[in-house]
Amino acid sequence: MLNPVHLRTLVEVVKTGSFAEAARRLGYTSSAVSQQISAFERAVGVTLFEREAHSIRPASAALLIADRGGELLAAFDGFEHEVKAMVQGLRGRLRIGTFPTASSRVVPKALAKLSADLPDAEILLDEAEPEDVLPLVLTGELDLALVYAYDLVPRTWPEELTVVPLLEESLLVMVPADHSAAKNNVKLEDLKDERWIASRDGTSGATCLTRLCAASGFAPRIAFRSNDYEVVQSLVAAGVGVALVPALGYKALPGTHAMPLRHKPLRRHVHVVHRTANTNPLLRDAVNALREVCENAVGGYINPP
Amino acid sequence: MLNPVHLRTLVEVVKTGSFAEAARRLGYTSSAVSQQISAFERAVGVTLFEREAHSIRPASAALLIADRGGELLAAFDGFEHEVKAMVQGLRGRLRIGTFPTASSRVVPKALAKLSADLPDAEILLDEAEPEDVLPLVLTGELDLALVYAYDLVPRTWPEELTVVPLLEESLLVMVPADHSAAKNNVKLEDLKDERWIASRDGTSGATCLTRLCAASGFAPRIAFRSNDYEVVQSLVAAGVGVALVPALGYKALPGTHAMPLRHKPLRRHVHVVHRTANTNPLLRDAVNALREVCENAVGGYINPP
DNA sequence: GTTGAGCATCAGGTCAGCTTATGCTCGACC
DNA sequence: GGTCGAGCATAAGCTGACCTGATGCTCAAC
Repeated sequence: MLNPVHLRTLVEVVKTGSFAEAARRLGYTSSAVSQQISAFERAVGVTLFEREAHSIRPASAALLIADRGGELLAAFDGFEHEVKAMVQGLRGRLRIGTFPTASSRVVPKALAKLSADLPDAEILLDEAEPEDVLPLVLTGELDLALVYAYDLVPRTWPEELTVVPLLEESLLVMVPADHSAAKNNVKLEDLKDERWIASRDGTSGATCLTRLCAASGFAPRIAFRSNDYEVVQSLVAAGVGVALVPALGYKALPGTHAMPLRHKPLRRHVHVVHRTANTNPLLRDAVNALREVCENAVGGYINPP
Repeated sequence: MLNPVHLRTLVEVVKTGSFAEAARRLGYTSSAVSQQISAFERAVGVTLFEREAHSIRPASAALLIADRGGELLAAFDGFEHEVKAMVQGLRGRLRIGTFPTASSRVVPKALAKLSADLPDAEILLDEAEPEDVLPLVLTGELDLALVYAYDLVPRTWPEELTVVPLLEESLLVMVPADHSAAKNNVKLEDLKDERWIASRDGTSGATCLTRLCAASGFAPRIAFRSNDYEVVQSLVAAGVGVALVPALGYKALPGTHAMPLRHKPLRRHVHVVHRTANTNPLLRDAVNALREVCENAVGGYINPP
């Protein structure tokens, strides 16, 4: 194999027209350059520079070699930069914020995929409600967050964020299995006297429930609040009350019955958000992994069971 | 710079899926391959293969690097072959300088032959008078030049040049067809009152005319100057004056009459010159082609028509 | 349990290639 | 025309990269 180091020196010699100058630019002594060029000439079997006491004259072969060789070396340099960039992408750190429901269903699969592809990437996961997580994305403490938004409680996104829709999910009404409303064409008004198990106050899940009931002419009696849908469903199973549960959180606990609302097909949307200006190279991969996992969930829809 | 030898080994390892097999194919010991891969990993700062006792598993980074790297190495191999071919003289670049008359008569045939023999050679042609072309040969900007010299205006060649005679040509006197001197035994004195069309001032063609006329006891009245003998002859045909034209430039335009000088058979010599030290392998082929073409012109003589 | 294949690691030797020193040539400049 | 400096070549010596060979580990196959 032609020695690429020698080739680089040759290109520099042709460019500068002098062994000494090439040596200065490349950090060699002129002796080294002289030896390298001699070695290269020996390798190709042709005199590439005619030497005079004070100067050299490149033969046409040298010009041709320098020409093509220069391109090649540039390509090689480019490759090296690519590799460097890639390595930085592979070993970077990505901080993800996510709401609890997503972290048990969507996120694990996506992270598994991500860390299989990028075994050296460091991925940190924080769990919190969108209201808490978004400020962290804005301040840069998180690179990326999964957030949800209810149809009835639309969010406004700060302009500096990129928002990528991941999936839509139905909202299910859950009642105890022995409840009289455990049939599929339930109307919300039928449940106006029930006690409700809702999300924590201030979450958009709770707001959604309030607005929904308001539209049907009543205010729900909130018996208990939890942001953990497993807890919510256990309470339903225990007969404490009824609840509105997004499909992602649905667990099919014995003693519960889930059904869509008859006349108001309600939806919750899940998005990934990140600052548009964030240049973390892992970002793209993470978003792609999330989208891929979610698309496998029936084209981005999670439907009632 | 990433070590290309290591890169080649990496590509082979990815291809074969094994250090040991790559080592066998590349003529190394497996120890060497192991060390090379370790060094490469150290260089890029990432683990490229997960090691198990009996096997390796390439990380995705290794696959990416091997992919692009393979292309690069292939390009480099291609380059090496190009260089080899060029060195053998199949390829390469030859820069030729020639005076206008030669470039329309002698050179095309020789170049046709040359490029038939060496279809990949790149041949560059520059047209200029010997006075301009010789310095370019000396500085190495041209590999080879065709020059002419008049008997009456001999040239001295710099010592570092090799000069190969190509052909000799007669000088013809051209007069308008209806001129009283349009007979074959004209003497120069008969034309001393004519107006002359000469080559540009400073060319040896012009000097030759001056000296020739001086030998016959007069100074020519120069009506017009051009280095393009086609233009010169058109002017003669138009009755502007008479001219001295080398046989190579003779065009037999209607309205002109050409004849040799009766008592002074004048000649112009055409040579190829190149620096003796020039090692361009195409040089020899080019000179041979030129000689061959010129010898076919009646043993190196171009005679009056 | 034994064997063999694959990989890592260590020690040792070789060689490419660098620097340093020296010499030559030639242009520039007094 | 002598001196000086810059550019190139060459010799000598040293260093570091890298290969081989030896050794050891692990695991699969028999």
